[in-house]
Formats: sequence, C-alpha cells, structure tokens
Amino acid sequence: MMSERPTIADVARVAGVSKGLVSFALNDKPGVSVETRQRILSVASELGWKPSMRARSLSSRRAYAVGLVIARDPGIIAADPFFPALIAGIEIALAPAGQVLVLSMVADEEAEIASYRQLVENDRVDGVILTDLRTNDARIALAVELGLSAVTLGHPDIPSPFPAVTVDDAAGIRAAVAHLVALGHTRIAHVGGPSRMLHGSRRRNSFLAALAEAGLSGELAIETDFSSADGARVTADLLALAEPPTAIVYSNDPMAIAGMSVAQRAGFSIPQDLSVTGFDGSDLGNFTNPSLTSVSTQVQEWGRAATDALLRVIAGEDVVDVELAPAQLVPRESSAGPPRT
Amino acid sequence: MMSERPTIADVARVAGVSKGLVSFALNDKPGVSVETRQRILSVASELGWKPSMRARSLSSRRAYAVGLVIARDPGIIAADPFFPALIAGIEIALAPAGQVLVLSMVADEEAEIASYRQLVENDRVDGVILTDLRTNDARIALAVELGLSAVTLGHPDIPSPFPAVTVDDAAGIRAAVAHLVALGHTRIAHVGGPSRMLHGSRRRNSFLAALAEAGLSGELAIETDFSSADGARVTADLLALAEPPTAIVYSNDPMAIAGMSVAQRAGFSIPQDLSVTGFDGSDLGNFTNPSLTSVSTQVQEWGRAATDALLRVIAGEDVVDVELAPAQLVPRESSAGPPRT
DNA sequence: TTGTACGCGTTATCAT
DNA sequence: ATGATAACGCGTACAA
Repeated sequence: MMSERPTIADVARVAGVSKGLVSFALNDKPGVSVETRQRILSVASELGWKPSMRARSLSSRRAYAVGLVIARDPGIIAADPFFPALIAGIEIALAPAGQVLVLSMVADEEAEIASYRQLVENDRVDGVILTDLRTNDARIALAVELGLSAVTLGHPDIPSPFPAVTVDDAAGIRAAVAHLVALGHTRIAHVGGPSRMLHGSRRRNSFLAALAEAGLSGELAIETDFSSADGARVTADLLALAEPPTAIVYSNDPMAIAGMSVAQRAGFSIPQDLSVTGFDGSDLGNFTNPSLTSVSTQVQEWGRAATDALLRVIAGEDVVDVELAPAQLVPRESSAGPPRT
Repeated sequence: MMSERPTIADVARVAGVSKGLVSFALNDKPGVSVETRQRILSVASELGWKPSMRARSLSSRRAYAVGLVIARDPGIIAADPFFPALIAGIEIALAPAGQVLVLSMVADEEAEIASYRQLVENDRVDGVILTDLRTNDARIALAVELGLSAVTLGHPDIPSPFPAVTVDDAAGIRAAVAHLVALGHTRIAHVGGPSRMLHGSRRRNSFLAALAEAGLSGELAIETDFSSADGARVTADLLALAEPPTAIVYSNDPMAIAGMSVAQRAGFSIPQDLSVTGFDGSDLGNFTNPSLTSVSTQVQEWGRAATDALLRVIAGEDVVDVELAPAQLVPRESSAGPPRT
C-alpha cells in the first residue's frame, strides 16, 4: 500500500486537511495557519511527496522550461566555443530554479521558425533566449505572436518588448584596434561575421569607427559566414593584395586560428609580419602558435544573466535591460608592431 | 467564442461523438469505423485541434522528451567539437518524432547524478543517452533504479540492460598506428583521455595492442583529462625525453592541436621532426598548420542512431545493439616519415 | 479552510 | 465491432 508515488490527496488525508490547503502551504500562500502549515509540510516530507510536474504543468499552464534554438551550420557551431559556454551559463541559472533547458539545433532559418512554433504548440517552454540576432529579426514578432516570453542576447535593431542582455562587444573591437594602432599599425583589416547578424555588423561598424578615429582607412573590412573555411579563404585574399594589411582583426577565434595558419603557410611570420586578434577568446587561443591575442566576453556569465532575466520575465516581473561588463582585450603573442618596410 | 484553443471535447461535440472516440481515432486504435474516424479527423483539422502535450503527458505518464547530461569541465567541452555534432544528430532523429532534447551541463559527477535524479523526479524525460561511459559506470544502475529508458554510446564494461550504439574507435587508433608504422616510425607515443573513461582506456589498449603487433614498445602512453592544457603539458614532457617519440597519437583534436603548437615552439617541425594524429576529426584540423591527420568517427550519425534506438526502447520495442561504421583515418599533412637520425 | 470545478487527454468498463 | 460513459492523473483556483 502506498508503494505508488504519493499524491497531494494522500498528504491531505494524512494531515487531515483539504487538497487545496496543501497546495497553499507548499506554495507559501497566505490563508494557512502556522501550525497547520507546519503539520502539512512535515506530513509531506514524511510521505516523501513531491508535487507532480506534469499535473502542475497542466493546471498552471506552465512548462517550467526555457528554450534555446541554435540556427547555424553544425560544422560552424562545432568549431565555436561560444555555445557550450553559453549553455553552461544558462544551466547555472536554471538548475536552482528547478527548470530545464530544451535545446534545439537546426540548420537554417526556416527550420528555426518551425522549431519555435513547435516549442510553443507543444507547450515545451515558457520562454526563449534569442541569440545571434539578425537585422530586422523575425523572431521578435514571432515570439510576440506566439505569446512567448523572451530575452535577447544583445539589442535588436527593431523595437522589442523583451529585455536585452548585452555585452559591449564594440568596446572589444575598439580595444583591439587601439591596441594595434598603439603598436604602430596603419593598415588593419577586419574579417567579420555576416552583416545580417547584428553582432556581425556592429563589430564591423565599430571597427570602421575606431579606424576613422585613428585617422586610418577602413577599406579592408570583409564579411564571412563565421566559418574557419571562410576565415582561411578571406585571409588568403587579403594577403595576396598588392599592399596586404599588417594586422587583421577577426570576429571569432576559429577564423583567427585558420587565418594564422594560412598566413604562416604563405610565409608570413606572426606576429613579425602580421598581427592577428581573435574574439570571444576561449581557452583555444592559449594553445596556438603563437598564442592568440583575443577579446574576451564572459560568455558563460552572459548566459547566466540572460537566463536570470528570462525567468523574471516569465514570472511577470518588470525586467530592465542588463548591461554586462564590456568585452576586454587579452593580449597574447599574436600581436606586435608592424614589420619595417 | 472558441477563440480559445480547441480541446478534445470541442472536437467530440462538433463531430457528434465522445471524447474517448476522438482519442482512439487520433491514435489509430481499433474500435472506430472508417467513416467515423474520417469525420473525426476532418473535424479536428477544421478546428485546428492539436492534442495538448501537457494533458497528454499527465494521463500517459510520458514526457515525450529525452535527456542528455554532459558532465565535463565547460572549458573542455567548449574546445571539443564532439558535443555539438552529437547534438545535431540527436536533433535529426528527435524532430520528426515530435520530441525534444532536454540538455543538462554539469561540472562534476556528483552534480551529474543529481541531474539525472532531477530529470526523473520532475518527469522531464522518458529516457536518456549515456555518453562518456566510465569504468563501472554508476549511471547504469542509476538508470535502472530510476526506471529510466536509456542507450549507451559505446559498450559499458559491466552488464547493462540497455542497448549500446557503438563506433569502433579502436579500429581508428589501429589505423593511425598502422599509418605511422608504415611510414617508418618506431617510437610512437599516445596521449589519451582519462583511463576512467571507457573510450580513454579502450583507445589506450588498442594503441598498445597495435604497437605490440608491430613489434614495438608502448611505454609512452600518457593519460590526460582531454583538455588542451593537458595535451600541451604532456607533449612538452614527451619531447623533453632523452629519446623523444617521432610520432604522437592523440585521442582528440584539441589536444593534438595544442601538442603541435608546443612542439613547434620547441623547435620541432611537423611533420619533418614529429608526426601527429588527432581523433574525432572535425573541420578544425583542416585549418591548422600543418593540417591535422585525424581519425573521423561520424559523430552526428552516432547521435542520430542512438536517439533512434532510444525512441524504440521508450516505445517498448526490443532493441539490439547497433554497430556503426568504424572510425576511419583521414590522412592530412601532420604525418610523414620519421626524421633520419 | 473546505469543497469542488477545472485543465485535457487516456484508458478501462459498459452498452448496443 | 462500434461507441458512450466515467474514472483517472494531480495540482490550481475560486466560491462558499
């Protein structure tokens, strides 16, 4: 008897109260006398009762879960340490709240939209973390349409009802450029992400602004798909120019690493002939040859803070935008003064 | 009116049948005449009715989700392309089945156990994919205790009631050794994962066996934690030996890449002075200098097949072990004949 | 504080 | 064989 999992009714019966009161006691709601609450709680723990997530979900119309949809080519995701760090941060905030992460990885934007719809239609999540924002991002309107709570990683370029959790990555690019300018470079290139991605275009713009501020020309700002392959290809093109750059600012570490290899193959010594900087600096850059000067962005903390904000949004609180510590330059061996001509 | 999401009761009323019959019709159960089933289905689609996952979960006691708990240091996960590829494969099998992945990332084994318990106590998943198997892995018994369905990625070293989905990675190690032996190497080292991890010890054992078969000594088999940092440290130690190896077989790509950097810094040319091979070869190795000879394991397909098997287990089918295509050597530039002495 | 309707399918029991 | 009825799963919320 009672080998089955106990239900709220069992607790109510043993404690000699009603189901409703047990629910109130458990959720710290008013209307329960102190002694009664005490008795209910002790009976519950004696019986080993835990509320059923499924029943609670049905009646409260909540999933107690948040979603993350990643829409990039798997190959690119695999090379980029960004997502594991982000997910680790999400988990840190989720676990103590008793919630879980539902992760979906899709290859293109069409599948991405379908994935969000599925998540909502099947009541899988109460909210989502929107990452890799794009220009005029359709997901903002989609989340609104679907009645989904959300937070964005970064500021969208369109009005958004959702709090934005941001890291000033522009500061990181500016720091990288300032670092190179201070070293004496005057011909600096930028290998950035797709301009459709907001952080792609924002990093590019801050690169151009930083160059302009230093009185330099910014004609060498190239767009890629963030893949190592593109990083390698573009680097080869840059170095084949009649007047190649003496420094390249990359928008992620995989491209910077691929770029270094290409340059070295082409006979450039790094940093003697070419300086290189990466972005989102993970551990990886510590173990390249030379080690990679990069810009660090505390990705894990970003994930934690975003999740924290999302849980508040879901709880109906008024949540303001959160601005995290700006990206910081981590100088290592891949950057030095330009070669003498 | 009826602006709310329609329920099964609405469908039943409009179709002029009972709730139960609607359920039967939808789930292709016997006891519904063809015409009635047809009418019910058309009414359902007219009304745009989709069964509520929450209600269905409550009454069927199913979560319609599978879990993956990753227990490694976030830094190590970030550098390793294994998990993104695995997850991409999982997603491929999950999406058409209308199921989702609940992902948990924890730092240590204690948190790992707690995570599985949470997943079950909160009815989050119907089954789990067990990866990174360890010797005498407690998770087998835990899954049994918790009544969880499961599949293992690889064969456990203890009796297991769960199907194993395996890739013969030993064949990959053997191929790497054979490749190096054929090139003329006689002093080959192995930098492997923790021996507590089954694939760590199995790869080490097959390394030793392959060496023995070639009549070579295998004293240089070192254990690491799979991190780039460890890969770098161990490589430095190996190269500082009075008689350093002329080739090193690494058990993952991040360690191989870190190892190459360390060797190059120490003045070794690769592959002239030292040959290097990686494992789980992702795209990464294409963009190092030199490009990295590695062993490829179709990780994505592994995830897909494992998920497929898990869904069958959950459905109560008898599932046999699945053996995927063996790991294959992908020769690139980092391996060549040994230096002349 | 209690009683009870409600959320919404699933499934066992009955009736025809 | 076809279909209806009702119990069930388990909290939540509101009227009494």
